[in-house]
Amino acid sequence: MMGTSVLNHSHHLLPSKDIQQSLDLSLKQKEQECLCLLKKCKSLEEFKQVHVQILKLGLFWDSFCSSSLLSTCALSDWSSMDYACSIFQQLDEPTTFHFNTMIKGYVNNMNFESALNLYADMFQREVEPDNFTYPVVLKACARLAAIEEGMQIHGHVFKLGLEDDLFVQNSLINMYGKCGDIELSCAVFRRMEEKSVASWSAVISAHARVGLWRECLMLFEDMSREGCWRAEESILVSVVSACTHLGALHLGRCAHGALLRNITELNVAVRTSLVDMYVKCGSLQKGLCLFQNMTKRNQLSYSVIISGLGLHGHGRQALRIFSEMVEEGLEPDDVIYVGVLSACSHSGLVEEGLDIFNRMKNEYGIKPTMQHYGCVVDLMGRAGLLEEAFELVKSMPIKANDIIWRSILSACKIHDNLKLGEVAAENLFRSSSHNPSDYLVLSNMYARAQQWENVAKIRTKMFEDGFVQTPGYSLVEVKRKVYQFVSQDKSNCKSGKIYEMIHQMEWQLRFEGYMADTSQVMLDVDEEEKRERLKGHSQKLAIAFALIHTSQGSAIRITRNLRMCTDCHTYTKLISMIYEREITVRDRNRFHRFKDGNCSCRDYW
DNA sequence: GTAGGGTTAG
Repeated sequence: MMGTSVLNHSHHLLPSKDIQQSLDLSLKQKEQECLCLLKKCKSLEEFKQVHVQILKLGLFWDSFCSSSLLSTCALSDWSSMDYACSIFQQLDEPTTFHFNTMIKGYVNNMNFESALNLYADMFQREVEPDNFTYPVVLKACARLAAIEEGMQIHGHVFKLGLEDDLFVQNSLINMYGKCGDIELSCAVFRRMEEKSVASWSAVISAHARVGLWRECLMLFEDMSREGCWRAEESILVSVVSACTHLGALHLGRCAHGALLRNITELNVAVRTSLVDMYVKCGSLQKGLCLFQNMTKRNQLSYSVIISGLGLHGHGRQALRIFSEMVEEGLEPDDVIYVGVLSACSHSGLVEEGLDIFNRMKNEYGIKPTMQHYGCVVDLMGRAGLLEEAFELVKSMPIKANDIIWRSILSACKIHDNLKLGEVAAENLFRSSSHNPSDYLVLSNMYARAQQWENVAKIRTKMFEDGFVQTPGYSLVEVKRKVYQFVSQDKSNCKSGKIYEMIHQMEWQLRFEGYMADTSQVMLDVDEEEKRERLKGHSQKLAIAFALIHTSQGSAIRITRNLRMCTDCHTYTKLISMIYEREITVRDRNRFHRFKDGNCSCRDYW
């Protein structure tokens, strides 16, 4: 009774405008309360309760309230896109913000197709995207590697005049980079007037992605020079990765230092990439040391150390670490088995390798890939189990590639099995990638068997088939810079000095009884020309350059894209003795450590 | 009044 009379009383006193205001005020308060509740939601269930309350109060039709509702549902860590979608569909006129929220929600939940579909929907419903829409939509394109859509969206960006937005530009660089179109990625980057660290990060990782490692380092240098420098983990990891591929130990060390100075706690990924860098740059000890100091390790960490030990010819140790890994309860995957098997093949651990291969198939149920077969065929072939290797190739469920046939061929050469060698060569000649060394190996085998007619036949066939030789190069790091040399290189500004040095080296080598081995020069030219050609092999140029520009007694490290020819191998052994230098060469296959006239591969590679 | 970019390794 009391309540009614008070209400009547106040109704009588207050003008109606004020009532409306006080009602609005209480509604505002309720709205505030609901928004507070939304922020506190920890699960979809809690969220649904608040949703019901908002519907009851009729607040849903307020654009701000529905925005908050939607973004809570779509973007929190318990987000449910299904539920968000049902809310979204109830909106009469979804705004740009609503669309942005939904697209972002889909992207967060890795549903990139739906994100792009919704973006297309925006156009149909004539809702104009804004500068917040594009970073998200472009991310979806990047993850889907959908360059066609990406380019179309780039067009929309221009049409809406958003091409100068820093965030949109960074997303474009990233999108093109992830789609593998390095040129468009660079084009966006270059026309930017102001660049942020994220811009550099995006363009550097775009280059890392397609393996343009030297460009990666050059961009990193540009970035430091332009003063847009913040030691960021992601950028430094790209740099470390570039160093790994280029064999640039010194630069890699600098990046490691920068990481230690700027990042308090290095995560597993960073540590693993550092281990990989040290090992693949020839510093096995440092890599091992870092690996042993890792408190947390995963499959990838084990993978890099196992294959690294294999590359350096430490098969037994690789196997020890492999069993440590299994003991730790980490399940080996197919890539690790490639590392383990190749470690066995590099160290001639036949029984162990075959045992592991069988256990991999039978106990762990991993289906062997071409790479596994390649390792095992190599392992058997080197050990002289040629028939067995050949049987394995025949029984494989996949068609052998040329790597496998090449490994059979080289095993046949080592163990003098001309018959099988012919079969392997036959298969190689039939494949599309013509490699001159295949012709050479077979013709040498014929020569050994004194079948001169066949030698001539192979030589003719070689020129008829018109093989294409992959251009070889050698990389060497001098004073924190990586220099690249190609065969017969005259491009380096100091090349006059290099050829002078080559001349001097030759002169000293002759005292040691060096004779150029022209048997692997696959050119139809006379002996003198062949000797000239050998002198200009990229590895020799790189060694000469390093001898000139590094201090006496310091080690030289070279990285090559191809395997070494026998002449370069002999040559480097002698140079290591004459100049008293340790020379480490990482070729396509493994490491060679030259010291005092010997090589760690014991001339077997 | 609500929100955005680059995140790496075998």
